[in-house]
Amino acid sequence: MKPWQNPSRRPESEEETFRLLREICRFREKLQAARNELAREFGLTDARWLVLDTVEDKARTTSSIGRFLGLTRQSVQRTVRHLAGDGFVTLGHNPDHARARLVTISEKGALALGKLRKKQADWVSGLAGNMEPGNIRMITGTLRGLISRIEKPEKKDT
Amino acid sequence: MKPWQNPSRRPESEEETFRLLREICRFREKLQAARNELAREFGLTDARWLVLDTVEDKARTTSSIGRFLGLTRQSVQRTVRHLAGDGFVTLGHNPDHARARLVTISEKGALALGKLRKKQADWVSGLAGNMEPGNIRMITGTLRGLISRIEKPEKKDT
DNA sequence: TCAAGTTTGACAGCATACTGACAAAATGTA
DNA sequence: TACATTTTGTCAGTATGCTGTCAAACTTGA
Repeated sequence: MKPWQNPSRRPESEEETFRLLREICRFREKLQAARNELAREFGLTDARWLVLDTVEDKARTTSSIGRFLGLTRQSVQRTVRHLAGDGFVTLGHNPDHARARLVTISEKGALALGKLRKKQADWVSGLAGNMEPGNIRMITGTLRGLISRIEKPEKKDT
Repeated sequence: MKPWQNPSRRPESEEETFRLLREICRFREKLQAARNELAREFGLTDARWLVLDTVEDKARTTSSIGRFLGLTRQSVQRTVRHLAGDGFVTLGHNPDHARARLVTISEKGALALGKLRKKQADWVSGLAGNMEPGNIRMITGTLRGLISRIEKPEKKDT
């Protein structure tokens, strides 16, 4: 029996929730693979693309990027090192903090990001297809509700 | 601008799809963290739990587990080594293949799995809460449709 | 039967997430 | 001002996914 399957007689909604969890796991994997594939021709990966995208509008410190993306600053740090090593970003001086350098997008980074964004937009439009915006919005809202329950187990009836 | 945001004027459904993708990523992260937390007291992790669960009903080879879970056999191999090292599974002789040993759940593994399953069932029932089974089923179906489009970009109108 | 192709396990390396620990820098407070 | 706390960068180690490669074992077909 799989972890998303119903181990015993339970409310139907619970069994359906197991199935949904499985589907979300599969979705995430496919999405990451697809984004890696989209980014490959520019010498980027899913994670690096995400970081690059985060510093496009304004330069940020590693910690700030981490907070924004919901990652640890240590994880972001390595990604930033890679991006800097490949010339997609530069590490500028931060007047507010001697050690916390500002990650700034470079011309090369901005160029790649622009092309990549167009490419992703086309890709997403293929996904969106003929789906109802309202339907997608409803699903998004439901997932948000489930996430908040995962994070705060005590609030089961929010 | 974030990767899930709409970079330009696009059909509304596309923008909503961006938002959904972001939510799914967040969901997956939280789910994995929650399952790791659930499994910790038994000395297991999300990935090891998944593999253990896969071999509960019948012994399988590493490759077979990988195919079942949608992972590479190399990834599963390391997980199986960990499980075997901790005594959750044993590696038995396979009459059909001299090298491909059968991963068999041990008594210790079965015991931990049983308790873990109960624990997860309670956890999921908290998540399921007062949601409509039909609603969850619809969402699951929609995600499946999106996954199949991700996997087969040529079929945009299926 | 025997050669060619496929499957499998195993090893190595990469990417990316996490945690823990330490020191430097910034901030808050008595 | 001076000390305590928080934030930050950095290094180290762990977990888990991937790909590539090789040889052994199995399968298939002439």
